[in-house]
Amino acid sequence: MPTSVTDVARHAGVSVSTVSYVLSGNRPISEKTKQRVLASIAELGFQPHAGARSIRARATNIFALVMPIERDVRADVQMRFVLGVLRAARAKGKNLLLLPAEDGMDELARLTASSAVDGVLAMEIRVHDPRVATLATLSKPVVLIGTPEDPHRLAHIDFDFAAAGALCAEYLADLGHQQVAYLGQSQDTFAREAGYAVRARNGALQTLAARGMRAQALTVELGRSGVTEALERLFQVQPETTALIVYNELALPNILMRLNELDIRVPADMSVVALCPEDQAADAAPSVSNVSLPAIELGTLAVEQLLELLDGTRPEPVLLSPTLTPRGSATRRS
Amino acid sequence: MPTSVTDVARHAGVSVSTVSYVLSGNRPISEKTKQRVLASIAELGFQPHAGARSIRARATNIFALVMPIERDVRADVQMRFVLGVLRAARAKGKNLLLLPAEDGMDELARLTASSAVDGVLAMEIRVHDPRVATLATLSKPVVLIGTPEDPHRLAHIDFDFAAAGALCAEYLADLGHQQVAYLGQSQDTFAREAGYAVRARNGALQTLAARGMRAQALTVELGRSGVTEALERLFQVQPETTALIVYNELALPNILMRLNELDIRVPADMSVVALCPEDQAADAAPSVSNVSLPAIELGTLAVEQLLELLDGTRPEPVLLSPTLTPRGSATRRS
DNA sequence: TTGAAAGCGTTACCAT
DNA sequence: ATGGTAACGCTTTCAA
Repeated sequence: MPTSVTDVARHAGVSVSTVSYVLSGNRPISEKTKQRVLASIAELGFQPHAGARSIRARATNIFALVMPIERDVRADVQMRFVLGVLRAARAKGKNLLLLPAEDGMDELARLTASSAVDGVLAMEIRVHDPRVATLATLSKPVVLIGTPEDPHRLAHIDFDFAAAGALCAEYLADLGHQQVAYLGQSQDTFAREAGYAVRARNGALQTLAARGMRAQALTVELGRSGVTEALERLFQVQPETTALIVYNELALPNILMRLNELDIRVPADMSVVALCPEDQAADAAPSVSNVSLPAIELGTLAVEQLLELLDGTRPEPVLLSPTLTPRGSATRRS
Repeated sequence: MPTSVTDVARHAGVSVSTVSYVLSGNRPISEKTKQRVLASIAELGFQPHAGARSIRARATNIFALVMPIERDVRADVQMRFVLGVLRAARAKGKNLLLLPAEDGMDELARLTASSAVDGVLAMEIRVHDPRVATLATLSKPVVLIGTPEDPHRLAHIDFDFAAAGALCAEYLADLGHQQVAYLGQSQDTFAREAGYAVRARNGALQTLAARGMRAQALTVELGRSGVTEALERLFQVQPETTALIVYNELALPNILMRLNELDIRVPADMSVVALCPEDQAADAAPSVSNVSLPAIELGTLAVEQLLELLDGTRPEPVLLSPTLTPRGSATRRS
């Protein structure tokens, strides 16, 4: 029993086309019939049927956001990306359909082919990502949040994780550190070649090598035990380590706690730089100098690119540059 | 240039109705024409237009999830609810449209009135929630995840937060504690009367009183300073406190850390019980006995209720019961 | 300034 | 077992 244009037309004593034109404004309408129609619309609580409209408009104003659900990704961080995309989409009058990637690409293919969504945003892109090839075959525009090795000509944006890793390394090099450890995400994360994990680590290691420093890269597994083990391993292979680069939002607090338990003072005995959200860095004990992840900006950017694609423009890939915020957790090596 | 039934019909040399019936299976079709049609469908990559379909079907298979974005809610925890709903919806073949509540109810009213979604799930319900009255006027079924004082006859499900608070209190009472503190969420959270915050605290305080214990309820603000201040306040007003009930996922790790800094041992000097997700409790240092929040179950339940409503049934409100998992952070008061 | 009618892509009823 | 066609709710062309 939802009301239709026909109902409104009857109620206002005009034709359906008049109602439609009042709504779209695509034709001059005399002030008094316009008012009459608007009154009827209000009285009947009429809203044009979205599906019917989408047939002619060839658009639904809905974007799909494909979100993989990985146990070892901090929900916190992932939520920021979702929020960034959601806010940006809503600001442009678009709605967001959330799709867990576990469903495979099938449902996404259905949604695009059936014109249920106008475009697709995909996050958590891997370096060698089998999904990208599939995404490239969809009948609707796609924007990747992340950079696959072969983008299949898809639009993509990213944070410059390599530069972020390098920035941390440079920062520690400038402070005179000689032996540095890179504490990254879990082995699983590297095994699936999550773009951010691989690139940040490579960026850091390359710069550390270029600056002639000794470096160890370790993975850190979930939970407190993962942290304990990682640090144990570290002090076996490189006991003289004086600085850590940490890119593992789940582990960061536990790493700091463990250092404290081991009576290793930050930054007196150990400098620490992290890749993590601002507030996590600020809230850590002690506060940690960090390169922050611009989740909101990335979301906004992704939506903008998708809109450009829908406009028929071919947007340039964008790489957001990192900035480091010193918070006193790293100090000059005396 | 998406293909339509007409294209398929032409390609297969049959009528449009035949194509439709092949798709729906609502009519016996000879095996050979069926195969021919299916071949054409596959070859053309045809998918029925979702919008057109939604006209006749009077359904889109899309649910809206309204998600308030509060600074002081742990994204982590909120994400679990979203995931719970998302998984449950997908398991039933439904898609999920994510809607930030900041947009007000207007967009939601539009989506429901325009038949863009089949139903609505609303989370983060407050005790006195002005949105509930609006939700009750929508033209599509609604399920509240949370319990307002006046549900306006809307379907609602919830975790029994009062019982959860009470369970923590009973547990500590049985261990012989006499002076207990309840460390809750931020003042803002209580100011807006978030159902979970208010009910858990009341449940705990009532039980503590009934068991003749002294109790202090404190709010804990965001960040490490919030924790420091709260504990300071606590030891001023009730220095002999021997047990804490913590319901503040953001603060829990910092509370444990602060206790450690103050040389207060858990559980020797201070017993701690928390309301928080399982893995956070397990990963804390030390592990914390907790009553866990069944986010996934709640999401599933909410989706089931919405499906029942769409079936025309009037589902019974459900309250999930709490269980406490001892992890050694609380001990008998000697 | 307005109305009638065709057409968008589906489905389902009425035919054959 | 299959085809023609009306109907869903909307927009837009064509006519007046």
